[in-house]
Amino acid sequence: MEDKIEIFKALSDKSRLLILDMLSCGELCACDIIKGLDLTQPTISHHMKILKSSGLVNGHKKGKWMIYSINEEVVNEVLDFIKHITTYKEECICNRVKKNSCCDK
Amino acid sequence: MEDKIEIFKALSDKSRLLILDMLSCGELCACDIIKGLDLTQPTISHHMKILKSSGLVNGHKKGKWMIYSINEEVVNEVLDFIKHITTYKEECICNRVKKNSCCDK
DNA sequence: CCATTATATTAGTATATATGAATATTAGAA
DNA sequence: TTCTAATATTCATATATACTAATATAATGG
Repeated sequence: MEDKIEIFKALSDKSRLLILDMLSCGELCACDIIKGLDLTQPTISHHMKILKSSGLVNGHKKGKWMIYSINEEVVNEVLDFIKHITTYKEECICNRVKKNSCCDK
Repeated sequence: MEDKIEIFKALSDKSRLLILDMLSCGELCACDIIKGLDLTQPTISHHMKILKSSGLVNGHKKGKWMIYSINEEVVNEVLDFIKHITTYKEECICNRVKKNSCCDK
């Protein structure tokens, strides 16, 4: 669950959502990402670090450039996680708390 | 997009994810949610406010109880949003920045 | 009305995060 | 090696957030 929290934190920022949107068409180098956003290079670097450490984005060096791309596997994991915590399942904390409820709803 | 950021912020907390998980089996009153988590009542109230203002959770009064439930429509909107920003689409910022790229990837 | 129960708000504190300026590192080119 | 370009890190600051204690509000029952 902690890894999902890190992903949601990564998604909780407009600049990072724009970066993901830019990467949706394919890999980009950091310099191209900088061109698409009105932020300084250190700030973009900071955002890329957060996106990478969350797992949402892959990065590899190619010469002096850093090439970034979306990690679709992790994206699918997030989608599955959201579906899982929001839909009915037999084993859940709620079964415990519903017994001896203070109200009958 | 700002509304989605608010949703991701709401999802970026372990207590709130547990609350969503609890609500996945159906509506609960605040008192039952308190029983399921090791937090004080004001803290739970704070989390419910964030979940409600993000839209992920509905709340209505029934007598002296507050009954909370998941807003499935909003959950589906988040799922669609994540899919949208992470998958290929014709119109995107990336098309602009890819022209005159500083590197050939 | 008064007492009790359920929930919300306020105030204060501690921690986290976004940002840019300055600087460091890394890699290719001259 | 020296210069330049691309990216990362450090440092400082401003804003946001999680939490609790204390208090306030709301609803029901006596």
